[in-house]
Amino acid sequence: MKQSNQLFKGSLTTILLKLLSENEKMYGYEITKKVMELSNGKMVLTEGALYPSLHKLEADGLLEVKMENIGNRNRKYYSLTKQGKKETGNKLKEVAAFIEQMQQILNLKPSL
Amino acid sequence: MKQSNQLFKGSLTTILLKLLSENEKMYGYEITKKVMELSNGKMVLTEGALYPSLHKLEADGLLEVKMENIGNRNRKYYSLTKQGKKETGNKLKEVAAFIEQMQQILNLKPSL
DNA sequence: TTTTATACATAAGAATCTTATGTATATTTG
DNA sequence: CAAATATACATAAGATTCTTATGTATAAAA
Repeated sequence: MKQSNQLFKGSLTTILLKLLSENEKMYGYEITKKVMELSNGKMVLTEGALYPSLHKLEADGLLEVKMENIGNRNRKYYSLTKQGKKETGNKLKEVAAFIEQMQQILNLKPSL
Repeated sequence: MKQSNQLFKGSLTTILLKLLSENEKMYGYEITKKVMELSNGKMVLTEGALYPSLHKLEADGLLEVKMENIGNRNRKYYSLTKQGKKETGNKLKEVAAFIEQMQQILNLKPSL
């Protein structure tokens, strides 16, 4: 994730789970475009970060894969497993808590 | 930073700069206690993460050091250089932008 | 027909952290 | 008073996660 250099470390997993919790199934290339779109081009999810992450999530049992052939192309569609759905909730809570902490320590809370 | 596993990667530097922008001078051990206090014990900044970060910030010219002897103890007091003060502003903006993006992508905005 | 887009993948290296360990002094507690 | 805890620094090995570069292949657009 090329944005604020190292800031995203650790949050990519959560982004993937969240997108898949909203979309039923997605393939890698589609995810990179979606992230671009949602961030108005500010976040660029590169393949070198994406694919290893997807593979790890699959290995960990959070995602499952189905191959689909579109014309002469192969797509690997990923979707959340039961465990993946559960973990998505946990990860989102973690990120929310992390953001809370950062805002408090860095005094970033705008209107509190 | 032991909290949400990997989430803090990259944000420690910003935390250090911010604390020093508010305190004129601080030493390592003091910083670990301050982070604990500000986060109500939820964040634990370990020495293995802290000291290398301080050394790097010093090597990069963002911090300067003054040794002080308290009784028979040595403290290394760190303070922001001119460049460090400037960089603090940049880093804070980066983190704020990062948080904005995360909230948008993960749909965490509570009241928007 | 060359370039760009689509679609996957991996490998080397960088950055940043965790965990463990080491040294030393000071204070508190049993 | 002895042992445990707190203060204060430091580094090294290993893990994780990313960046950058590269590779393969098909399809569409210029």
